[in-house]
Amino acid sequence: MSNGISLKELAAELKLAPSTVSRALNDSYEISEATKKKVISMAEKLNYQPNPFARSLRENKSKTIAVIIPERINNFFAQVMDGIEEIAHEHGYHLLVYSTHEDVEKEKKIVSLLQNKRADAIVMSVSSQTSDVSHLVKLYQRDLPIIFFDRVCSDIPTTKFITNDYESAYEGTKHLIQQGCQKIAFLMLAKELSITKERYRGYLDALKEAGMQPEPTFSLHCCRSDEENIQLITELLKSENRPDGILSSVEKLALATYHSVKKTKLSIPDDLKIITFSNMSSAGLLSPSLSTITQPALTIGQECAKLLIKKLTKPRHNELKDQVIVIPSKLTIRESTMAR
Amino acid sequence: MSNGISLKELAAELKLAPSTVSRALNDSYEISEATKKKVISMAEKLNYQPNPFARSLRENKSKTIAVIIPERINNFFAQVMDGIEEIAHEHGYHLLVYSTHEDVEKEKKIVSLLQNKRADAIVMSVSSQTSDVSHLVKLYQRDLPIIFFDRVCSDIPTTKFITNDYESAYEGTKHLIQQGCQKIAFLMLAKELSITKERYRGYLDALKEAGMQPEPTFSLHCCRSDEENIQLITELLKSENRPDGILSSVEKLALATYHSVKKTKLSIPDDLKIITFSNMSSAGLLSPSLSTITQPALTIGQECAKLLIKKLTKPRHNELKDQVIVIPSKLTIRESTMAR
DNA sequence: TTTAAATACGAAATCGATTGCGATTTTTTA
DNA sequence: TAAAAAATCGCAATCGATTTCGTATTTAAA
Repeated sequence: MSNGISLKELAAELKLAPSTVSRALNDSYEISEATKKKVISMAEKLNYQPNPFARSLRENKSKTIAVIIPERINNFFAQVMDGIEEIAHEHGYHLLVYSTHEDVEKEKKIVSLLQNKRADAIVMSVSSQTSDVSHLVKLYQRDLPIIFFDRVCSDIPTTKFITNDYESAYEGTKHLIQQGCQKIAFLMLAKELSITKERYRGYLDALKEAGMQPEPTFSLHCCRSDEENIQLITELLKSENRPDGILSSVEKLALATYHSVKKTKLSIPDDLKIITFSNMSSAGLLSPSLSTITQPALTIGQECAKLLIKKLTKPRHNELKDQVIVIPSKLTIRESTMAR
Repeated sequence: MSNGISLKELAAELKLAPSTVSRALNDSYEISEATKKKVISMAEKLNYQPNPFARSLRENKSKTIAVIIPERINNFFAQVMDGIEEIAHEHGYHLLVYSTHEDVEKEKKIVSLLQNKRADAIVMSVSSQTSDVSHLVKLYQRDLPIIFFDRVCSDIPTTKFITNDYESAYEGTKHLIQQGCQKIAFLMLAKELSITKERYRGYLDALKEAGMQPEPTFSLHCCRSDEENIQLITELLKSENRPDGILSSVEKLALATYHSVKKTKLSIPDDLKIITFSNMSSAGLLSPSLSTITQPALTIGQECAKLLIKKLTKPRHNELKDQVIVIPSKLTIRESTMAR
């Protein structure tokens, strides 16, 4: 009894044809209620479990969605995953999860593995290294439904879910200015990333509106390595012309800044104010507590899954339109941006 | 050209039999080098991708491992996942990921979904509500290889990977005592959990060795809700006979404690010292920085995957022995346990 | 009462890759 | 040079569920 029984064996037990049993279990109108009951009862008794691969092979769909994220140890992505999973499970879908670790090569490998339709669709946020998107175009050409979120890929004509990056960055910068900051720096991952572009634009516009000049050294490009980032930020903070405010476009760079500040004689928020995009639940517990722009991660995940499943369920009526859907973030002011 | 071509179509293109093409691609000795080259070259040209479900159906294995964790927004589990994924990908395995959200009912549903061999094996950490394990026994009886980590299930005779829970809790408690704590509390999730049992034992033994009595109100059972936990801990801290030291068996309860402390007039570490099991990278950035017992999460994940893949690759030679493998944690002392 | 239609079910093809076995050709051995 | 052995490759079955088509029985209509 190690491995379950097959449909054929179940049919034999019932002295029925496999086709009949299949139809009975799938509640076909062609089968009488009497036999349906018999079949279902026997199926339960013998704990029959349909083979998912036989079904996938036959129906050419796997009831599986692949999710590709840049990293797992990240509150934002973890929350998005929870949102996706919630909706997916409601509709009987499974989740194949892949992390690129911010590495394009790894991303390419993963994408290549998915070409064989192991998953019915893909939800992804590209790595910070991704600028050439030919590997993603290939997916699109294969007719694999794909949805982007957060770090989107404007070249691929499909639906994207993002937050109001421009406005949030603009508001965050404006807040820093209102709190008295004169020299505001912008911390970013790769500048090719959609989110850094938009957030940078918001940052620049807020500066311009306040009549402030963006200094070149204040646009800091960071990388994957936490150590290097801390080093870079420390240098910036120790430089003669150091900033008195920071808008960090991602959570990890704000944390790196906290580490850097520890290495200097500066103090937050007196010498340096900082606000960051972040979904860290313990932002309020940092020293000092960290002002954040919180993205609607769970909702983003849910919406991605909802749209995708609609598309998978009714392929004709629901195409993935080339559009960007924006779900706004929430500003939470804490100690790190307090005016003295 | 929307969907890829099949083996049969590829064979037709080459004017060969499907069997020959299959063997050529699988590097069979029965095929000449000349045709192998032709086949491989044509396969690349037409971008042939074998159908994974046809293969799974035939070979009765999916090259997929299911991972079940209690929650995703948790540094420990995220790191374990990274470890599992690293090894799994090295061997061409995919990961189906499920989160139970600490809910047994959800856990049962997920486990039930996996009975049909959608995954070749399972790596899991049980939910804090799990006490009855009949749903897991069923998996075992179905011959589905399963490995537990961290929150293990001693009733199931298979391999388990844990950290040295007893010793770490013992050392952590001893450290608190050395720092001058007289009344030490223990924060736990469900008491049925393997990790709380072991960590509690370590806590008790350290107390006993120091000649201290464990007070009943100092063993605090917490739950899933952060709000309720903060409430519970706040009450404890406001009680007449309040503790001056805390050993937290999981990260989230330490964070809840920080929140609770904010609601009282107490201060860490002067009035209350705290150390916790945690894999939070920003533990050093909290106010005050948090002393931690860091589990070897990545290694645990890697070892789980390694063992499982060995078992899947050589089913005869590698049974999953009923044993517990211990990988030690690391104590990191920070401000939260400093003596005045 | 005869015929048409509805009901209930079975036989066999199908999805795509793998593999045991047989057939043919080439090479080796006696 | 004939027989044995090796090298190559094709045919067809197989994995398990679904579905098209067909058939037998029952019911309704004429």
